[in-house]
Amino acid sequence: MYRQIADALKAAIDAGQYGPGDRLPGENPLAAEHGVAVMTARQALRTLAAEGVAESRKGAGFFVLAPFTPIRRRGVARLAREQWSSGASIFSADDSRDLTVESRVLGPVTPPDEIADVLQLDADGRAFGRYRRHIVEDRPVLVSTSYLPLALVEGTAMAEADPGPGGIYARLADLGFAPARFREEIQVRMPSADERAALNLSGGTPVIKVCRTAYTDEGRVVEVNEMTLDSQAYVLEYDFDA
Amino acid sequence: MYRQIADALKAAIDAGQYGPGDRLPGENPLAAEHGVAVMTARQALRTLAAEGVAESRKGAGFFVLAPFTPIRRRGVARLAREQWSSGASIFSADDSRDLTVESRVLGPVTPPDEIADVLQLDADGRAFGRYRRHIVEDRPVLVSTSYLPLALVEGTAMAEADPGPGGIYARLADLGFAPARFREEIQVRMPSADERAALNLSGGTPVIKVCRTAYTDEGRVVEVNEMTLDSQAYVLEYDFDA
DNA sequence: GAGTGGTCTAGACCACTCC
DNA sequence: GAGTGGTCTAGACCACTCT
Repeated sequence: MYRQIADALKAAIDAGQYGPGDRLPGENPLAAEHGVAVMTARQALRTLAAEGVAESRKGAGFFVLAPFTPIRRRGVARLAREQWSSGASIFSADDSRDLTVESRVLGPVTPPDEIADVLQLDADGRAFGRYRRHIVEDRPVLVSTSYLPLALVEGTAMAEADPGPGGIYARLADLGFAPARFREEIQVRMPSADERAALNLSGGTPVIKVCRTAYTDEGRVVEVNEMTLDSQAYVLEYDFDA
Repeated sequence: MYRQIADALKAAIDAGQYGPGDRLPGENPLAAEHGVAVMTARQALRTLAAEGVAESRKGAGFFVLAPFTPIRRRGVARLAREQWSSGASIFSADDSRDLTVESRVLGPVTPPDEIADVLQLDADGRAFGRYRRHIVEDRPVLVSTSYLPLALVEGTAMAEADPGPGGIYARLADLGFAPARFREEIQVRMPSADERAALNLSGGTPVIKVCRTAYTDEGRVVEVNEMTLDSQAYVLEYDFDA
């Protein structure tokens, strides 16, 4: 029964009867219209939210979500040496759409244990942190925290709000610590409450966790970047040779 | 209120009071114990299922799920030429655990449009299909459908149930169509009903869709493999140079 | 046959949003 | 102030599982 109502609403949306941002009928009208209990109408609306078709706003109603063309994130090409050594940002390889990056310097922080291990931190266990938030078409699509060895960063442009053309990797290269190899680890799960808030996620949208480690030629770890992506907003692409 | 009950159950599970496979208290006992309505106790159990802590079995109850160490899928290394040219299976690079692969030859099939485009199929739009299902510790973790150009496959070992040591890629190499480059595209979403059944997924577990395209040196597409992964069962790893 | 989860009914209160 | 979703109550029937 609730599936029928949900499907009927979905069909109406696909038919253009409700456009992006439009409010769907509330529980009471829906229940009356279909001759069911309010709780049943609720479940239909909730189902649409879980499927990512609509979102609920407390005290306001259920609203049709705008379709979003996923960002194609070219995992290998975006991190090629030519990309950052030419002064371009990494993200500019991803998508032709405008991207806003909010960047906030955290300064010395204590990273999670797994990351502290990879970074080979000394006794005090602190690293230089930077928080970023990517926004495309007014939609937050990624948040990340980047960790670098404190000793490498202090007193350099990397500690500035804007590290300059080519970003952190170009600055590392200036100091003789150019990243030569990367490892990206991808995991998927449902978001925590914090992540749901930071990415403005609604309903049953999973997040993609990407953890990137940057190594120099000699195998020294110079950065660990832990990213949280809105899974609906991204297609990850990796190109490589056999 | 339902959060409190859910958290209490979660704590009891973490404390070892309920082990993997154990049945949790039903709605009625739970409601009585906490002095709430049955519907509220239900919501608590449902929350645990959505979080992937427990699963519901119709007519039987809610059961604690076994923790599962994710498979580390080494995206680049597993597809290296040395891997398949040495006669090893691709999967053997992933994990030390035993992996069962069910393989079923589908024969000539009509692939989805996107895949037909990539494969550059001729007028009839048919390709050689093979279905696979990966099982680790009795748990299905991946299903896939692989498509190859019909002309390349017919009358060769690739059309057999067992294509021999090194698998399809080794056979393609025998014929002078060795894969030289790969592209993997990753997307994440909630599973369809079919996918939920095939992977025995419970509650709010997302799936990872990996679509791999294999190219020869000359850029000819020789395989498209569309995979569906249980997101809780995998960590995807990609290593590459700057 | 007893117990279970899946679904449905018919109410209710609250905090919140919008007008 | 009216309407909304979030949550809760107190019942009910059904198909299913397990013993």
